[in-house]
Amino acid sequence: MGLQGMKIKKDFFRSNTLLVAKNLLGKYLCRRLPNGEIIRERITETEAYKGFDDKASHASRGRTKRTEVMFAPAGTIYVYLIYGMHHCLNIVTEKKDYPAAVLIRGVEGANGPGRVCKYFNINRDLNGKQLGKELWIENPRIRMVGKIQASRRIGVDYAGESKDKLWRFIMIK
DNA sequence: ACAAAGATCCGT
DNA sequence: CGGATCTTTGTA
Repeated sequence: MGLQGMKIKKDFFRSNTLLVAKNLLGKYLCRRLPNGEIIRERITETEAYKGFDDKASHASRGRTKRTEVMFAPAGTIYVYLIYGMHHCLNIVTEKKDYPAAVLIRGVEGANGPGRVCKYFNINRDLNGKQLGKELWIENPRIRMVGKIQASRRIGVDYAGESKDKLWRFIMIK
């Protein structure tokens, strides 16, 4: 019995956000579309948003109606609308009441967080739900041995001393 | 109540 | 490089 089809469990997301962001690379983002069809693509790019002091994180100014979901238990889905047009998909990490999440910035065939959500038909209806039936992560059948490149996060130049953290991870083939 | 800015993308 | 487009947040 191979690993394909094995959904990743919540424990995977409960650990350190940087580890989760790196370890998500090469795994499959899986979606059951409204018409029942299932689509899968390998995750190629992620970003970590972690802690109370991360000025780039939406949660850096505490709990609000919008950021409350970042304080939820690991494995919760955080989707928000950006620039009035594009959706961004995050998976909440670490323990409850600690604000952290991983932004899915790219999969094979869709580069950029907005394009990922468009490709997977993801919108705010999934916000606050758990990974499971509609959206989940699977292990790849064959383990990837690619390299991981760390770099600065995109679009967070406003974030003071947090802007230069190397919390963006890209899988190099 | 209002204004400003945003974890982006597309076309020029 | 600017425009689209609307929600969230801070400020009054």
